[in-house]
Amino acid sequence: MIPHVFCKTLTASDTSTHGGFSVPRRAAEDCFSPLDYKQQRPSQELVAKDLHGIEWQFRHIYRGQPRRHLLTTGWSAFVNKKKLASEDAVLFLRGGDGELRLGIRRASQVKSGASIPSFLDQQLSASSIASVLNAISTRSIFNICYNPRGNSSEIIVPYHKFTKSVARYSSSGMSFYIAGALVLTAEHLFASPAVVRYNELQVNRLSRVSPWEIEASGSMSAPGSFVVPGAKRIRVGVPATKPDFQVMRDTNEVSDFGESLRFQKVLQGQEISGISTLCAEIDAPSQHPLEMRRFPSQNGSRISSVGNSSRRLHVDFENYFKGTRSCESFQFHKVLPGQEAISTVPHVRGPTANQVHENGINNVMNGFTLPTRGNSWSTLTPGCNTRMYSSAALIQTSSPSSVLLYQQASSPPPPFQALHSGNEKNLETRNQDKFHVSERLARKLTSCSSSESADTREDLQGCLYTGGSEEHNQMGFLPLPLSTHSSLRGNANFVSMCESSCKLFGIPLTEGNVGTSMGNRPTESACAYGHENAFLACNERQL
Amino acid sequence: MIPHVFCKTLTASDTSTHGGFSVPRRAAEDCFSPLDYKQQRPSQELVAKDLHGIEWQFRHIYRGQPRRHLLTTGWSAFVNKKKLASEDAVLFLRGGDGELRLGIRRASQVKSGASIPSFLDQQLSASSIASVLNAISTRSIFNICYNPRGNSSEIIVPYHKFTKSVARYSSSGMSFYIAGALVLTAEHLFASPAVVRYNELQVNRLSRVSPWEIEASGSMSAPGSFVVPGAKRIRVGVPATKPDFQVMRDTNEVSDFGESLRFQKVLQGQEISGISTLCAEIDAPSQHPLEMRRFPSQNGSRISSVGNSSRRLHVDFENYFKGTRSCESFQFHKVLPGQEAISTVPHVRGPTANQVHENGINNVMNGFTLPTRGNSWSTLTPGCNTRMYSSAALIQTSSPSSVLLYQQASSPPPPFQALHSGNEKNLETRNQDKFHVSERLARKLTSCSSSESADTREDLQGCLYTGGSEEHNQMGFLPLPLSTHSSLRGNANFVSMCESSCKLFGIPLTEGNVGTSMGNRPTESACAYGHENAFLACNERQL
DNA sequence: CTGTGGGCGGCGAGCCGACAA
DNA sequence: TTGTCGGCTCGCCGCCCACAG
Repeated sequence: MIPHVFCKTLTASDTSTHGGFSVPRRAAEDCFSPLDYKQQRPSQELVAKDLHGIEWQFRHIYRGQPRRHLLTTGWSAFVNKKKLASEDAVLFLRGGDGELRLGIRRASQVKSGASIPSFLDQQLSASSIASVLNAISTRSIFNICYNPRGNSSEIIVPYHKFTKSVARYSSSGMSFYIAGALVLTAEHLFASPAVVRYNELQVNRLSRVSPWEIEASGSMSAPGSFVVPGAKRIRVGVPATKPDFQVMRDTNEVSDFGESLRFQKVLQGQEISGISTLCAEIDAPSQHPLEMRRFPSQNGSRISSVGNSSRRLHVDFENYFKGTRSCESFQFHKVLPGQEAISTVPHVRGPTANQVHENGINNVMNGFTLPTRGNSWSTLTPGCNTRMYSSAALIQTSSPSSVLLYQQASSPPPPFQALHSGNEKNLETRNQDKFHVSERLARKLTSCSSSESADTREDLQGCLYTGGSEEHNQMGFLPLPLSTHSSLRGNANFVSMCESSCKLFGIPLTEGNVGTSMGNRPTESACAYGHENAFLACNERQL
Repeated sequence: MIPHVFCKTLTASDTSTHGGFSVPRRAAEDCFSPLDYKQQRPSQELVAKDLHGIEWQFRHIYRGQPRRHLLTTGWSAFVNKKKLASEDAVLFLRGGDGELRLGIRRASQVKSGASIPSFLDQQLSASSIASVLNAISTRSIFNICYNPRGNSSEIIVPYHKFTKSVARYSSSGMSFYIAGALVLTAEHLFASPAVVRYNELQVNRLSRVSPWEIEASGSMSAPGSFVVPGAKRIRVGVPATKPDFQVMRDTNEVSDFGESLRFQKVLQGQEISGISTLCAEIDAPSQHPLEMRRFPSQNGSRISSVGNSSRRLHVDFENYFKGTRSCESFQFHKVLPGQEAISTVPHVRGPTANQVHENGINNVMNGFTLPTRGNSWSTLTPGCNTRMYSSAALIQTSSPSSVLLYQQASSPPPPFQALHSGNEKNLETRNQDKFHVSERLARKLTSCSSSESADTREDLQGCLYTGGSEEHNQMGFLPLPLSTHSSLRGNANFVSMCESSCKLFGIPLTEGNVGTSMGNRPTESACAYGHENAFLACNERQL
């Protein structure tokens, strides 16, 4: 059997509260179970599983005049839960077993603001790279994160930040043992009033919940508060009214106001977040009132120096691609005007939530976590790991979820690269420029580290740990290579990129006609497709 | 003029979605502007200001058969925003200027779980105090926070935790300069996609928002997620149904499920939170999936050692009192059966959100914050400070928001006290026991530190800072006594306890008949009243 | 006097086809 | 072929009173 896939960028109608999801005809026929067109209004229930194994049910109906395929009941819940908006994209994939899979991709939503310099609007020569880097060092998002007066530890994610996140996911009846310092038992947890309620009501459901599904929120109350308490979708085209809410009495005023702001950002490294996500990881004051709908994330699990003296930096380097319409993302190498754009505030991310959940967290949840445990590593394909941490694939295919291995130069370390699009005109030529720039920049950046990129295992062993071991040990924590392993393993499991058999959701993608308009070089197209879907996979917010 | 106050514990009807708030007749007549009873259905618009200066508007109507006072329009919004539930309490106060004030108090919601030992069910002799302390050291919430192998720094709130919270509240066009390490400008903030949207829509409203009104939330998406995205009120008496949501299609299932869990806890030290709030401040893995609706709080601003060698600990020690009905809380010393209960997971809290907001945060927002600034301190009344940090008032009146100054003994430092109620039978006698126990415990605990409690200024100068200055400086942060000052100042401003003129909301409470059933010793009653309202004030979640 | 519940109107969510790009 | 819109239904929120404790 051959996988059938389609990817559609959501329209305003798709995401409005008014209706459902309009499925392109060929996509529905290709991916969904066939309907009985002899009926007046043929319909069926679809069940699609997302990357986390969570199943979503939709009513698929073929109706209207002219007839069209729609997803109605269940779609709205999906949009709300995933906090989708127009320009986000959704992907359906039907595997050989007929099982339907589902993925989403966020629109980058980084408009070319006035405050964002558009370096890539210019042709960048080899010399201009230096100026780019220089400009970035002063204006890009990374200059916040780089403390020229400190050592590299400021840019490192403290390990306890990660363990803090891990600890959120404790289930009842479990104990946590984090590096010998803190012991948190269910008994303690139940001392919390919130937990008491939880325990009373839903203890047995706890194990069902992905830790990454939990939403952080403080209680809010001010009438003029800016944040939607709920997850209401943004109302496109409806401007906020009643700007004065000094005294506010009508609930709708607040709601309208809140709805007009859509903070659908920055969760656990799944979302493009630019500066703030990164800065949240380097510590203190970078968090922003607008960056509220997220946890202290795990983004930084790769932003970490290895050891105390190697001064090596692992950076998960990501470019965001604006959604292509329909199935055109399969033609990844063919950049068509208006079809594709690099938006690209680069940001650093950790392992996807799913990866941590499915690998690392479970290790913790099964009881005690010991500082060093490498068994999950053994399941990895070394070739895959090497490729994942090679920047070559990233550059050549612009695969967004590739990882760049970057050896930090001697002090002071150079700032990072910042890529972002300006306006979206002339995408065809601009994209090519970007590709070139990326390639050049990447070669520049990786020239001294590429030779070591294959040596990932030892490097990554201590990746999560932030160096300064004395300091952290003093704080009671020891390095745990936990998430490092899981991040790699998760990548390997979910999307095996650039192997001879590229897979998505475990479904091979290399053979036969994938989708409706595959390229004519099957293997390469499949790889590109795999990359695209790797992006889709990794970019999905873990909802 | 004489202040007119009433406090009512909310009923299920008050907090249901079905209707409004039923105002006790005498309360309405005492606190609200008089209505024209000659009208068919006399009504008026009330505007009440909460502790943060936020105004809430309610429609006050006198209708029904028999006639009764109701708050209708606006009440639901208030309940939702404040996330009130039945058993929570609301307080109205009309000052001499006729201005109406408003406060809330959360129900503790700590049932006596099986996992919570009920030490106070037993008579505690002087010798049993030791066993209590010992038991606490093994079973209470504090043993998580205490690392016997480390130095005292583990139990300290890192300063960057506070600055992190501070940084959330940056407004557009502002820059943050935190101790010379990080600079975050509006330009950077706008690089965030979320901020872009914000900027497009609501920039000019930003300054209106109290930083503490912002709700943290990650995006969530799993159908079986446990957290209500919105702020829907709990539905009393509606048990959660449909336990299996492996495949979930109906939105209502999720909503019902979510609504049945009410995580109305743990915000910024405003809410009772027990262990988790504290642990969140001491760092890593104590956070819990159920502790999601809150920020990294400022709770720890008093959980801090002073200086590097003094090994002194400031603990804001809090007992929660179950709400008394109507105005009976004014009779604070008269513990009537069923009227009052100590619920009391003790917890540590920082300055109220309001305090930080009104003092500390504004300092930051006005530009650059310098490490040492004592001007706000000068506005304090020294006597008040002393009393605020004296445990005597706490014990004698069981004032919940008093602060206990505790001098840590030589290593290993003793664990903290944990007070909590068992079931709520025999409240009258049990309460008296508790009072006695509290007094004894407090004397024990404060015997060596009370003599120094008046010397608050120098102690508190470095209170927020966690010691180990080299370590923190290495991380790029310097001690800021900011919140220390503001916490004291805030307390002094909002509730001046045990002065000759006790005030609430700045309104003197010592003269005349307050409420409907004041005690017959005006000054003492007023002080108790002041304490009660201090509790009400400080316990209000900063919504 | 006041807590609870039924009645009921308003509004938003969501399903439908019409219509046009 | 499919994006958007008006029409429509339905369920929930919230204002009203009745009734009972």
